[in-house]
Amino acid sequence: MADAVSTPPSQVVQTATTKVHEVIKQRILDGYYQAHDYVREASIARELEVSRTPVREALRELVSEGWLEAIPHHGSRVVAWTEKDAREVFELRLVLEPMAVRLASECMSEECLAHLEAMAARMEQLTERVEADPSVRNEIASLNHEFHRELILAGGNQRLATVLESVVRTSVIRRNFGNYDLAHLRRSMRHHREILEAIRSGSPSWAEHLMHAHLLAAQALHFRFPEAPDG
Amino acid sequence: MADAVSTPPSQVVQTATTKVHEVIKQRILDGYYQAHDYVREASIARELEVSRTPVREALRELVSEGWLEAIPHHGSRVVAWTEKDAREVFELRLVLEPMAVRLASECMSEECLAHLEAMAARMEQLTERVEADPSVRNEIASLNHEFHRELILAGGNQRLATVLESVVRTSVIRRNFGNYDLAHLRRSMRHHREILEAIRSGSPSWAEHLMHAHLLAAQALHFRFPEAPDG
DNA sequence: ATCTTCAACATTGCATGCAATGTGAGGGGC
DNA sequence: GCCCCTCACATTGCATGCAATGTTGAAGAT
Repeated sequence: MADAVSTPPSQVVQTATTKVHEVIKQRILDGYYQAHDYVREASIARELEVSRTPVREALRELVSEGWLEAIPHHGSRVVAWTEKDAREVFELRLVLEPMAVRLASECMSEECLAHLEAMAARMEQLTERVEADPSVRNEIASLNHEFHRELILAGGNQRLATVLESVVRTSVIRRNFGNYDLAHLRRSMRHHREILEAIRSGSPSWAEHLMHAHLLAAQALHFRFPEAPDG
Repeated sequence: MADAVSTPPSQVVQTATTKVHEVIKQRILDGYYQAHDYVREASIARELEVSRTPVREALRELVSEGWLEAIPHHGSRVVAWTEKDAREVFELRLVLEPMAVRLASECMSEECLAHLEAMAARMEQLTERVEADPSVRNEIASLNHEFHRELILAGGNQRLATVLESVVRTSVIRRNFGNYDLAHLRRSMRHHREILEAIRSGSPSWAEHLMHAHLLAAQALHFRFPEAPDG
């Protein structure tokens, strides 16, 4: 039997393993490592000037999280991404995000709602500058991701947030609105506004179905322009 | 950049790490390790006669999978299980399993459906023997788990199956019907039958809502008798 | 020329030792 | 008596070397 000490839970410490973990994950997101590239323990260890041990542990974690796939005695490689994967993720988001919004609208605090409205306002401002300065698309995409994320967390179901994070993150490599024209962007912003209005008016069902529609709209654009993701 | 070799994917190999992984997971399920027990690298290593290295890797994986929580420089312990966790899991199942059944009923093969019907029939037979021999409850629970599992897999959404597996498995430690009386058991069996009938008749919506109701019934029993889980 | 065999190489899997960090107990000061 | 400081111990974090396994390519036989 193991010893049962009752000590406080985790902290935020930077170890070699976490460092390697972050670096590899970022490289996958950046596209530096591409699908089916093998991530070799020795080369990473040399490069980051650590031993193979923390590299191995980081790789194990990345495999468990779905970034890499391990082939025993052969190595770990970046998972490939197929059309089927994209559809699976959309199917899941289509069910989970509306659920999250429903939960959020049942327990939303004024403070959190105000913050979401501020983010929505900021995105709207940026949207009107897209034609003059296309680079703001990245900023909008980042805010959009944060908006959805905060909405999901507001629901209070920690597992739901974790699941959505793990499902979405490995899918959407490039979070931008590259294939949204101005009309589509404005529509997306209106959706955000209306979702918040539904929450403020205390209608979980309204908010839930708006999010569903919001995602379907994004999905329609995605499968017309296979490069553009994210609602 | 990494090398991009195109070799066949994973296999099934038994390494020391996988062995340690299985043992610890089983011990958690068996209740040998209890909530907040620390799982020490050295003691496990001694016990299983391996070095600390594979133990450490197994622990990392178990942390990623949600069985343990790691406290840097202090150790990994079995996660505690609260009432809130149980409610979160139920909320998720309530959304995900009906979705899975809907998908399944849209692409169900005759072979798979026949197998499910056979399992349902077997469970019904066992149900009628419960009063004479209470030990068959375990067998029913096992079959029930397999039934749900197969139904989920039939939907064809691999991610959904993975998510449900990871969400459900860490929650339901004891998969039994300990608090179901005969009437509840029979009702549960009727639910299974009716879900299969809905699928056979080609009505995804019918099947979906039946599963929803099936889970709500289980949930009602669970929160009345906090020890009994699993629909 | 083609297929088979086998040996050298590359890579991961595992063991062990040491370093870093956290914890707790005991002693000294107030 | 209470608090703080320090040091010893327990535990994890990391580095390194060797073993096991998989792969590749060349030599030899047919």
